[in-house]
Amino acid sequence: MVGSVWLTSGKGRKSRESGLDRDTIVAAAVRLLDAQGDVSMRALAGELNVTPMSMYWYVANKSDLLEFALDAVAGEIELPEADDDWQVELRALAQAWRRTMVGHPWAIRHYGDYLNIGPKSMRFTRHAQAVVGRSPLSQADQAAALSAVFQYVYGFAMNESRWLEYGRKTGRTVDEFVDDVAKSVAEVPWVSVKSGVVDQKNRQSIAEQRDRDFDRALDWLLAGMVTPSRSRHSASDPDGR
Amino acid sequence: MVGSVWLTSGKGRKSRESGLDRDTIVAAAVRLLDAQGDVSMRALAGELNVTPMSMYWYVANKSDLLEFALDAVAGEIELPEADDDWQVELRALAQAWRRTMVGHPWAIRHYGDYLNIGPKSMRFTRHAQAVVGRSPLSQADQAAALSAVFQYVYGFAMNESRWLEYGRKTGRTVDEFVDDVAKSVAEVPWVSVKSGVVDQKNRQSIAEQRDRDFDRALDWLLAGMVTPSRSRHSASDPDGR
DNA sequence: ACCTGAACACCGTTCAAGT
DNA sequence: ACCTGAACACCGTTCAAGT
Repeated sequence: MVGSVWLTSGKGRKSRESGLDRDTIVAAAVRLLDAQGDVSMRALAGELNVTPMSMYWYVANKSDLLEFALDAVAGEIELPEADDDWQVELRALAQAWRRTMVGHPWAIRHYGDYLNIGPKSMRFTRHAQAVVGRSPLSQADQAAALSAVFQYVYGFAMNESRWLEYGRKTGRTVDEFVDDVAKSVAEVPWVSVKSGVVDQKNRQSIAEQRDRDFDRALDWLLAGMVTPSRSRHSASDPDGR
Repeated sequence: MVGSVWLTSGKGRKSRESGLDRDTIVAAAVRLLDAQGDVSMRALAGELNVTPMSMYWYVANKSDLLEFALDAVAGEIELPEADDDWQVELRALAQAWRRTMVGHPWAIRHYGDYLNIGPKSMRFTRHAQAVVGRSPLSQADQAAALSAVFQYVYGFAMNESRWLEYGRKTGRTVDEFVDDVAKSVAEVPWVSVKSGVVDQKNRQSIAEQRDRDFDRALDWLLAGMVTPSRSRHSASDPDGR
């Protein structure tokens, strides 16, 4: 946990004989993870028609493989085009990150296990830093703002990903599941929409509701950053630079 | 994933012969998890001087055991005393949750796997709902506010827990680790304090810095909730009740 | 009602050997 | 330089059997 291939790096070479190389292995891993939510080295080898141990020529171990897979996914994040309002651009960036993570629900489960310093991950991070870099915040506050936003986004996306994986595995919709649970427990605290409270006729799709919830809390956070604070933690750093 | 013992519930009974019962097993599991970050059924049985399979009389499987362990941890959360300002109380509640989670870094890794509807978890949730219930927000906004806050707290605590577990496992401090990585990569995006930027003489303890970061973003979020919004997502629900 | 031992079907990975 | 097969040290869990 929290080691990194990228610190030691290594073999990106191509095999002449078989079709095997690191990118192929990583791509197959992503495919299996998307489909099953999980990979075993043995299953992956089966998918590639090779021996499990042959892959160990290209990756040191399973942990490394997952780190490569995560960086591959990071490469899918669409960087939004520049906007004069840094908050607008930051919001778009957060949305893009969420979109990608939710597209590979397994990714966020492993996200915290690594430093995420692969080339694709760094491309994203650098872009994000550039966006807050254009804000009027002090340099210390820029880092804090970025952390805050992505901690929220991370929490939201983790939640969302779990539901999606659950749905994929059981073939049931979230609605059905919530109704089921509501039969057993009086309160259902972990969904903002309480069962029965929303009337059926203008019920929105769960996905739309989630989008709105996501954006709204993000707006709260962004608004709070630029609001003169009434509490003991000021938004401007005393020794900010 | 996302099933729940609490929906089917069951055996809370006590064995007369041996000292074994569910609470003992769960308590031992928590102890091992705290110490190692992980449990195996076999190791747990060893700890209790019983056969692995004997525990299956009290828990259906490992997943159930973890769900019980999580609820036990939820029981440790200190509910703050009432405060006239609902935001002050909500902040205290978030801090208490974080404190407990960080005290058992493994807990948050498993948190999303369950519905968290055990008795101790529900006690916390109900308290939290009561706190936002005293806010001037519409009922729909109350739920959204609660979700937003705890999504942020979850993201923060997850991050923090990883570092703590990493520290425990390697016996190195976060400072040392950051310095090491900084030698290999130019940028260290996932810490707000860039290595070298903070001068040594008024360097705060990392823990204090984390506390401040946590509180500050929480304040931003809370401030944003009660700020008239300038964006397309209004803070008051059109059909709020 | 409670506990056991043997066995099954998995894992990731080491290691020595092949080409 | 690349790939293999056998083996090791683990898992969680089933199942039939004991008391």
